[in-house]
Amino acid sequence: MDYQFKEIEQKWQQFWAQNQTFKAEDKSAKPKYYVLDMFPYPSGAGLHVGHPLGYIASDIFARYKRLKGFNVLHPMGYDSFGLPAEQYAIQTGQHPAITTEDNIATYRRQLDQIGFSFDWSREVRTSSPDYYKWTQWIFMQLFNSWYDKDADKAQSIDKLVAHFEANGSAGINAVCDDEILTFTADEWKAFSNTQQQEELLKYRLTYLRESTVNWCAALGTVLANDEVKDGFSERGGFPVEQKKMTQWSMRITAYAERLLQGLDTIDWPEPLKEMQRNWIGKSIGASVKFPIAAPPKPSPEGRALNEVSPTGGDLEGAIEVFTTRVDTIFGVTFLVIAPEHELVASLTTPEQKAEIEAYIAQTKKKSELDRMADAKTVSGAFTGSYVLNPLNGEQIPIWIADYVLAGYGTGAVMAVPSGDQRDYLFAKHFNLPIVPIIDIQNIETEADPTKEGKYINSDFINGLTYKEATAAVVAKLEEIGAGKAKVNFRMRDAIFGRQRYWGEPVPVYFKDGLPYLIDESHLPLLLPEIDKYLPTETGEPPLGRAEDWSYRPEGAVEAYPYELSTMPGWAGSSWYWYRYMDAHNDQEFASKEAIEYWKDVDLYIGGSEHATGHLLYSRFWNKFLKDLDLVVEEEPFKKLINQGMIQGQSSFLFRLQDRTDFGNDPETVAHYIANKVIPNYADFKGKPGVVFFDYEVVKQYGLQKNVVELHAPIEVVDNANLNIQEYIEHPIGSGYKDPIFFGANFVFWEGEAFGDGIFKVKHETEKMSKSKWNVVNPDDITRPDGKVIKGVVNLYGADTFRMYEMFLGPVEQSKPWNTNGIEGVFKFLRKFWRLFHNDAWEFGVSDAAPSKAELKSLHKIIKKVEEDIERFSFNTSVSSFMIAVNELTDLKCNNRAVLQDLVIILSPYAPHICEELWSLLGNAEGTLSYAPFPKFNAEYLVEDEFAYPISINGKMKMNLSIPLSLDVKGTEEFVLANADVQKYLDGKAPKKMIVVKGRIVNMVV
RNA sequence: GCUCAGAUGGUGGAACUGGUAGACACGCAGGACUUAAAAUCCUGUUCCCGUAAACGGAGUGCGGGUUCGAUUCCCGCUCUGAGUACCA
Repeated sequence: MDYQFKEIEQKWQQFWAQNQTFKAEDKSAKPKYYVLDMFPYPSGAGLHVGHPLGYIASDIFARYKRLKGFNVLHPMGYDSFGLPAEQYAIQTGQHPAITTEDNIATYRRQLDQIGFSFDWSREVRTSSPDYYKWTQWIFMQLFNSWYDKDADKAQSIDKLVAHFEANGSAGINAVCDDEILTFTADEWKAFSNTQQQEELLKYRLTYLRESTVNWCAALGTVLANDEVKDGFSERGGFPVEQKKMTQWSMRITAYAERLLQGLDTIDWPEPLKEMQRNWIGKSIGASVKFPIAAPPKPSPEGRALNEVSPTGGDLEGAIEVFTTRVDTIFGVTFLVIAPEHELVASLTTPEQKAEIEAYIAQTKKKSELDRMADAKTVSGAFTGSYVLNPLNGEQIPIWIADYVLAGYGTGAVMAVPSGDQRDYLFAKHFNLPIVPIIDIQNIETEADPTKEGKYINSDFINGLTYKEATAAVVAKLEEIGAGKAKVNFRMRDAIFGRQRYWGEPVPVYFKDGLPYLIDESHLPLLLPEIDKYLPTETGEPPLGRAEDWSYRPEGAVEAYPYELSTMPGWAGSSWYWYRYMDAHNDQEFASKEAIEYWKDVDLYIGGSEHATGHLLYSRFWNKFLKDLDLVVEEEPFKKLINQGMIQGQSSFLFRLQDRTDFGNDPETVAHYIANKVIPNYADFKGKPGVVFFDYEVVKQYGLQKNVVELHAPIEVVDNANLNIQEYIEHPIGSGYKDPIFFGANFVFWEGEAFGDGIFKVKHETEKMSKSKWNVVNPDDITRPDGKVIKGVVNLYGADTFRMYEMFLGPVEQSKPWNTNGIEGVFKFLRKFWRLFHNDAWEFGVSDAAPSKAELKSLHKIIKKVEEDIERFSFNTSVSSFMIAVNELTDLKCNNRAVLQDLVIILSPYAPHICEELWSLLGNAEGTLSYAPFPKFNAEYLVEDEFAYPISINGKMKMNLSIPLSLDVKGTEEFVLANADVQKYLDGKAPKKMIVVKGRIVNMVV
């Protein structure tokens, strides 16, 4: 029979499922190997062709490890809480649990089609109560813990309470809030319970903190950063404002140092580790307080000394800065604070008020991108006030500038123009003094950040070296209470709350405004049913709609309200790899025995976009669980491989930036265009609406700065043309339906279309993602107009799809999706199938002894595939398989011994066809997955001759077969004796001769 | 701006430790089989000159360098992609 992939693949997928072929053993004499994939969010768009890239790679590796005799754990599950299901629920009223269930069914069907060797008996879903019970349980452990810096680990909060009772706050060295109280044991005991709880909250590893969110009043909801475009919601184009909110936070900063150190112990791609290092952002330096000089001097000129003594300044009202170069403190000639700094208003003198306000207004308009592009132009404004250098009382002017960010450190910088190029340019531009502070410093044309040489103009550190000076300055600052050595981390505590419905409820209730945990026996705290998935009228999160959403603690008369926010997406994924070890345990998140056996993940494959999110949070929770002796390893993922992204083709259309008042300014370009392209523009004048332009118009009128780029879904775009009717019927476009949809080349007004309707989108290659609306699925899709587009799995089968995704290139490399070469992979599998069949497609193999040439081909591929898999170079082994099959076809090989080994080697890549051939060869069904991987024998590859490339001056001229038995000398003689070589040499002896045995011969003439 | 990664035929890519650049595929061109098409098979395919072929020259983003020999190592530059919180 010809190669019938459909029947074969269906047959074996059923067989594997029925026989639980890939179920991992919990107790085994075999060594364990844990291969993990980043589990997907089951989005409504289905599994796209990018997802399987990593899954195929890990599946090949898992199957290979089974053949190599390991007990392999290779599970899969779903990160099933998340925004899209909720968004869909808001639009349709459909419960997210139902949508999620449907989506999971789709994903499962799609995953099964590709023939993965997952152990489905261990499937997890983060949105299932059996699972999120334990997410809530871990949250409770975090709530009940504090970070003890002396022990360098998390400790039980009971221990802290015991300490407070015995010794008060003295002797506690903890990671905690800034404003903690100092108290004695008696004072502690005298606190009310509420006061005690309030104080403890400042130490807990999860705690309440105020933070800002993107609030969109028109949509009545909080938006994620990527749902906001230039201050407006992407969906609908409504204004978005920043709103303060009290939220749960995780004290991940307590683990900053350990998260940093741990990177040196794990086998991860270096760029990924670098990203985490940068995110953690450790810098060693000092914090320095610059006292604010009492009466501001009218003129900023000169370096006059204030009458106030160095230590006499008001340190309470000081500006604190962090610096990594405290040794340069005598070179400070001005201070720069962020325009958003809280002291700006009070520091601004009446004379400077206008200038400062103008500058702040100018800064607010700038987007972050503009600020970056402007890095070369210096800007800033003088507040009119001064601080004093705490070491010599020198007066230092305070400036504001947008290159200082309020969010980082203290939002203030001490400027040393002689040592820092940015400060240097600033000083030059505003004519501020530049003072050299090191004898060898050259500051003629630019700043010199050297640490070599001796200090000058620097008071008591004159003549010292960098190391001595730093120590001396820090000592002095500490002595006068104006500063101290400090390690600064860039990383902030992670926000752990969402004003959403579809997430884990936080197992907390509030009494007297303070949070308390519910009793552990009441876990899981189930997500309540609500009528609508929107916030309440008063702006409370959706859970505020739930009836009786309150908790009555044991013995209490009154019921108290539950927390209304839910946990963020990363909660469930921060520990899921442990649940796979013991997925059905209802007593613990995983049993001690299971964790002892499986320990950690040996190989983790996933995208680098999770570098600073999931991968950092997971390491944090793992370290916390380790501190509590709940798990055994400090790091959860020993080896990690980044799969590259399969990119998609995105389409864009352009919306005029301002939604409501385009009709009010007749001078704007947009107005002009609208007038030109919309024939009856006067009718629309003054009405609220949205103006869209197509790419041609944007280019033609140079509107790039006036418009916002928006994604158009791939299914409503044909070539580069947007189908406008489909777009406004599409969920993403529905926000524009009412009341008017304007286009550059057409108008939609009161449901009617005007104009020719041609709307060109702009194409770009981008990450494939639902939010970019450019998703391509592996299976069939039905377009809105009913047309069915056949997917690759349907057309060529899973084995071809698996091999093709690998054949595209190195796994870690990103590439846009196309099916240009898939034909070749399919032909290869058919050719492979034919090795086992005669011209009439009848199965038949010979039992004769294999020839030398056949064995050579076989052992070449055994060696190559082993090497390739071990270094995750899957694309090159696909090529090698093609070469092997081409060779064996040329040899007319149908030898059982050779072909059976080849079946085993190929099976991790193309498991279905190999299972079929394996059973046709007479083996027991299903035994292929655990067959022994063929042993490589180097003897079959031994050659006695090698065709040396003969080069002259490094240029290859000819090939010459030379016996490998000859030594270097003998090879030289052999070459020189050759008549063709002599022709090239023109009878002369070469000046020099290089012979690398088995490689090359090169002659210099 | 900063950090990281990358740049090889018409296309995806190979060349693993400095040793025959372009493996393996796609595409394209020509041919065989066929009434025809599909499928399959065969041949060719980096560019330039010549052109029947042998042969010659150039060539791994650009400019230098080290070396008998560089896609690979070093210096400088250009461009592309990813991340980003001007990290003080």
